[in-house]
Amino acid sequence: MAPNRPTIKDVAALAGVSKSLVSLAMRGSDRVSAESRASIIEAATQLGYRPNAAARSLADRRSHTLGVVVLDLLNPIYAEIIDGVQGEVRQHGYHTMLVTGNDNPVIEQGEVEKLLDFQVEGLVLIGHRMPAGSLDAIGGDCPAVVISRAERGIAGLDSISNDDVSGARMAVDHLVSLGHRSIAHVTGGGNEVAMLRKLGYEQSMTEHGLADQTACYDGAFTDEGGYRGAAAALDSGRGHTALFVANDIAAVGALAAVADRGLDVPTDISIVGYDGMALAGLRSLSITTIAQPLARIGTEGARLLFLRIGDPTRPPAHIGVEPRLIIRNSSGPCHT
Amino acid sequence: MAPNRPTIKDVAALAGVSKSLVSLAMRGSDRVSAESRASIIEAATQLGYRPNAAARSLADRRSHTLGVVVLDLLNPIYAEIIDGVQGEVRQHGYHTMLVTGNDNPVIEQGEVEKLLDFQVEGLVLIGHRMPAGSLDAIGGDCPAVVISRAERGIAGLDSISNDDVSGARMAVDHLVSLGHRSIAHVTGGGNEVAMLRKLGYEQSMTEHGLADQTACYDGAFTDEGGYRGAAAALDSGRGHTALFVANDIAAVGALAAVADRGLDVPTDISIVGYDGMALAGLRSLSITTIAQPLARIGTEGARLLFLRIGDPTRPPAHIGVEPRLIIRNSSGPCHT
DNA sequence: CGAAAGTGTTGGAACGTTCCAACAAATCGT
DNA sequence: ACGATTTGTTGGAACGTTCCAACACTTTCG
Repeated sequence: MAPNRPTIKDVAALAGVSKSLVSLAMRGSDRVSAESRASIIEAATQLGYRPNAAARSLADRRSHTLGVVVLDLLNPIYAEIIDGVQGEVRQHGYHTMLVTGNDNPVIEQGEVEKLLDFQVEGLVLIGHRMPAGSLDAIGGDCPAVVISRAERGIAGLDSISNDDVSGARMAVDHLVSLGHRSIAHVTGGGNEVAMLRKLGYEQSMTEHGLADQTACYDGAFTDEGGYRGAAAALDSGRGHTALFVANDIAAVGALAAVADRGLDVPTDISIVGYDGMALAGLRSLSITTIAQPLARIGTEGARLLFLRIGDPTRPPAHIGVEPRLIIRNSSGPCHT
Repeated sequence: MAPNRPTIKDVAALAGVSKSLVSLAMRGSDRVSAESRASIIEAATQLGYRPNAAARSLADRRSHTLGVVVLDLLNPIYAEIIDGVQGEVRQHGYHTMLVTGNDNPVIEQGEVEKLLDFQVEGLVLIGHRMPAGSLDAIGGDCPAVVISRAERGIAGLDSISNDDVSGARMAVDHLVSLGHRSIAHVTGGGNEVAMLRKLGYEQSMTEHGLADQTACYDGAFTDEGGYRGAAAALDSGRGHTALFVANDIAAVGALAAVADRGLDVPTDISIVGYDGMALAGLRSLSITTIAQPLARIGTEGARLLFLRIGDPTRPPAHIGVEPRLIIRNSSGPCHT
């Protein structure tokens, strides 16, 4: 419609001042007289002037933009983390470019490249799936923070994650305090996070003198995986009275496995999940869980990134946040 | 670390050609000799050259970027739509800037402004919450498509949404075919979408000669709202045997209300939801639902936007997609 | 009262690309 | 063999900003 977007020059001409002054005024400098400022604003609104972000970032060599890469938007816990990140970023007056990897390393890599082309000033990686090599390369190119994966050993990258080992122990402690002894673990597969949760489970069982009761069943971080693992546990004949399931989604699957066998939760079987996704709190599910402070992980992650942007030489930090137990209706006293 | 990012000039110098030629080569023009191309690529990789997107979009006055504004990331159905949009956008070689309104019109407005500053070439609004006035303004400034809200009457804006009226009728048809007659509706509140679903419910009830059985209970598009509405329905003493709940999340709440009263789904009460979010299919929930083709809505929406970008003068189109019934375990034959 | 310090304002040079007109060299057709 | 085309290549002018040194005017102060 409009033949062409008005530029700073058009505004200057209409207001009868130089383009430099318009530039100052637009950025709210106090070296502009009230009079000039008024006529500039007048002219700008009249023309519908809109600063060109590309030109701006070219000229001052800063994009005022952060890139956020998330493994997979469909996972509700990532969505909650993102909300935290975005809030913090907004407060700093930065803009956010959010992209998904679609759970696909190749796409993820490509998206990251694009973000770097855009000269983002920093990168937030949420649950990434990149080989350590590329991660290193990124770290060299651009400040970055890794959320939700403890990247020990990756030099130069800040990271933040919850303490999975200690969280898993909380789950076991809770079940033990309810009188359970035969507590099985449905795992989340072979990934790093799942391994840590398994480790915490084993440690805590041993500490409670229940080493001989330890039993792990293969699962995954999915509904299906939880169902499979729980089914194996229930059919094992070992008389488990409680299940610590590696994450909330899988716990939902476990719930179904229990129901399919005509058993009741929590009367016959107690279930504890992990993550604290909002969904697990819905009344029909009401799953006891180890909740990560998701929004806080997001905001702290962003804060970490801003610190590094402010001082690129500071030593890489890892922040660990403590998860907390949320007791709902899927866990109850042991009746055997 | 690196003193400064290498530019096209540095590459040119190292490869011993002009910057123009480098520019051509980088964009894969076929007017570059194999020889030059090789040395350019060699030089570029050696320097770690990365084109500057800001400079590029300034120079050719196209950002190759689309803005995507989503009402609220936490809603899983939006996440599925976004995935569809991103896939299509990627295919066209465009980049995506995704922002949330955080369910807050003020934030949403601000984010849209920022996107426009970035000279995005088009805007995808998913479940927006903007006053018609601003929408109009946007439509004038920049091609835009509205997803998941039927914006009749907004001139100049393309839109795509599922046919809520016809979907609601499918739900009722399904329940009637199972033998139910006293079918209540738990509404989604006063918003446009909820009203359409309610309308479809009423129409279908009337067509089946069940006008006198029509009964609506106030709910909302939330777990809580569904619980409340279903509770009211069950406690009404009208002996409803089936509930058509306005969306899937609310249906989850309704499930809890039924359970709380010691009733069984689907033996005593059948429940049908709406949206087809992946979650509703989890085995512990297994909710019969009217599924929107979410990913397809996303891809079609993006396609619509590209069409408009290609030809800004084409008359605004509205695409309606048909939802479809997915039968799961929450609905069954009527036993009374 | 004259030098120093402050207050608004300005034009021009970046920033890193793409586009364009121009051109040299190789190839063609007759 | 000579203009006409084709094939690579080039420097310079955009694009819309911000930054900087320089300016013309006040005001301040010893």
